Amino acid sequence: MSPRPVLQIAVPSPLYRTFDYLAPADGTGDPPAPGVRVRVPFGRTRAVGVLLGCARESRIDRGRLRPALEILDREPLIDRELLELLLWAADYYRHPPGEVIAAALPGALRRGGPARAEVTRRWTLTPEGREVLRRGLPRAPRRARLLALFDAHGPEGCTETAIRAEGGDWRSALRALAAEGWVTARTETAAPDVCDPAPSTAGGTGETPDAAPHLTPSQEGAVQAVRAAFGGYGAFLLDGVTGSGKTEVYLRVVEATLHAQRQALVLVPEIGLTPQLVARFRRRLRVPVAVLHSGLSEGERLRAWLAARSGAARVVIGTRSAVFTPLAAPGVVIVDEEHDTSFKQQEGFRYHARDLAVLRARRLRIPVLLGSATPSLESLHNAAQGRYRRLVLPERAGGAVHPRVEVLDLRRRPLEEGLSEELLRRIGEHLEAGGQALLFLNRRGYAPTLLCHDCGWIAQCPHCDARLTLHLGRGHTRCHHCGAQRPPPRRCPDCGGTDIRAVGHGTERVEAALARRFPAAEIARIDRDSTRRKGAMEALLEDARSGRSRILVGTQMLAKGHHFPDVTLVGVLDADQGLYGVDFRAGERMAQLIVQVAGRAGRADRPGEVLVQTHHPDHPLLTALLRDGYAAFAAQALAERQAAQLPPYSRLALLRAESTAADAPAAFLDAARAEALRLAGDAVAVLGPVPAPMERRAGRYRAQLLVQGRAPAALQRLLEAWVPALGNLVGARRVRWSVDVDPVDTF
DNA sequence: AGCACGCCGACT
DNA sequence: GTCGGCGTGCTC
Repeated sequence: MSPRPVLQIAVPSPLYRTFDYLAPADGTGDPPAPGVRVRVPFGRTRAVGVLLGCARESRIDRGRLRPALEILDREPLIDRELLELLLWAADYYRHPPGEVIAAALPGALRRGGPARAEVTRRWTLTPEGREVLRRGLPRAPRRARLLALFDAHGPEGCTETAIRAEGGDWRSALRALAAEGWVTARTETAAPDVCDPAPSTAGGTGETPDAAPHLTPSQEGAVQAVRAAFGGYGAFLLDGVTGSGKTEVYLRVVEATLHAQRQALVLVPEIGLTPQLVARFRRRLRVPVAVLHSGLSEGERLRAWLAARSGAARVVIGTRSAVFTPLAAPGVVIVDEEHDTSFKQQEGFRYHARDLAVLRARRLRIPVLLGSATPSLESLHNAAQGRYRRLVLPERAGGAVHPRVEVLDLRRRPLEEGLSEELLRRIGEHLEAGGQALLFLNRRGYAPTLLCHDCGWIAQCPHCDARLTLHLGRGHTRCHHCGAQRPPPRRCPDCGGTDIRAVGHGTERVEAALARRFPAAEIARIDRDSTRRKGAMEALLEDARSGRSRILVGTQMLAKGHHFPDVTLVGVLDADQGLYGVDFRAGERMAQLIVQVAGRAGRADRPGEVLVQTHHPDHPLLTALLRDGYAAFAAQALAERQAAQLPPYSRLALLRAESTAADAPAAFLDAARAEALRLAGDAVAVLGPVPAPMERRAGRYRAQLLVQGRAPAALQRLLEAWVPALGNLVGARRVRWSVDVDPVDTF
């Protein structure tokens, strides 16, 4: 008899290794396949891990191996391709493999639950039940109500959710009816609300499918280029201004994928996954679409995940984590708004979903399409290097005209609450002409600073190195970094003076100023504060779209994704915010935001106008952007990155540390620096440690160490040895630390 | 991360 | 005399 095989298992734990177990005692002979879940004893507790492989021997003494408790799946939940991608990502982003694999599973499966979609029961009347009903309702009121309810639902059946809405103790009544043989249940494996083949049968209630519009020549070219790559790997950067019809290209590519009997995986930014987008896909494609995002309940998430895995869902649309969805027959991967930073996970397992999407497509040998009106510098660089093929959609679909962009030099001009007279005049003109005006300011609240005019005291957050923002509407001051709130001071705590002034402008203050200037115009303010209440966002957007509100004031929430057909004027109130930011990507962000918000103007048949207020009209990046467009800006920004040897011309990893003790982060990072230099010598550059730009946040002191690899491989080699050693360094236990590979924010 | 072991302060 | 504070160590 051969010895029991050794199971190599990824157990969810913060440890950078896998664990070996003996096959369960009641093993049936055949060794289980990689990708099945295994329940194991782990320390003093139990855990659900995923099998990575089987071996004859272990590096651990056989006597020390514990037997696994139970194999939970007959078939692998995660196929070989996905398992390899996950292990690659665990390695690349330096995150424990057990946690990485666990993160790819829906919560219900992570805890060891069955890999079956929770069944939906649908109750219908039997012929006997209909006969009973025909003769009159039974006397028992609850039974009578149920019979009537099922009758009303007809042959489609009534779900238990609908029964529950009737209230009361319906279970026993239902049991009695079933025992009489008057009702019967049939089960369904996927819930229709998650994975809905929009009803298409003759006489069905579904709306007519959307007709496919005519493609412009460049759209046609883009679709053909991707289609020509079907059956193999190919990476495409779809570079098209707002309104140029990128979504239509996606739809055609997905249609072609469906036609080839394959599935499409579509990744969108968090803010981009709107019910409207999903509805558009469903209306056009008429196939089951599974949707995956953070707002799903556990059951919904499981059903969508299983539908993708089984192939029942032909299209999977999801945010960041959907890149790990198992697919039965993958055919294409699409990443919309590929520049969006929400694709980078900012805590824990800090992967970049766009980068992993490209990698996954390459391993699957299928095309990947990255789309944006403002591509990331990384992707433009990849295109320039020939790694991606660039597909440009130059014109706006439907013949809409490009908006005219104009710079408003603010220097030495009087300002009315942050608004120049010129901008106010133009707003008036556009309102008069029946247009809407959209004003963008990336700062919420009334004013970012409260200042004592007598002594110069400034209201500071007690927990952060930050000023408190005045929120007039809510009658308090708040720290935007830790959430601390307090009433606004009536007197200066330093000098007792009462002349406390609000300095600077947020959306709330701009809204108030506009209301004074244009008393007849309805104003919608759209920022995190005004949309906190459930449904408030939809209501405000609806007011904006319907034309009820004439002026829209908002933060970046307003800049992304939403379409306002009647906006003819877009004002960027402060373009300078990103110009001298602490992060090397601040300029790129600002440019993307300005272009995205400018794209809200002049859709359909009205020409739009964009006014950009700045105190630095001669800033080279800003002039490049406003005079020559995003491509010119990007070329210049890339040249600067190259000169400074910043990404994409080098690779970065950031080690962050924080502690309530002021000296602990720097002490730990000093040790980490020494260790890095010992391991890598001068194959990498180690910068810092330096305090974080905001050193104290929520009562914690923060510092960071930047490691720059001249070549990606050199950085990876260092991280491989360095990260596992960090936990044992002196001072490691005094701080919370984390490593961020390819950080999108260097603070 | 959990979870337990272990050695020092305020309570029934 | 105990309950419990969080420092330290371990997980095949």
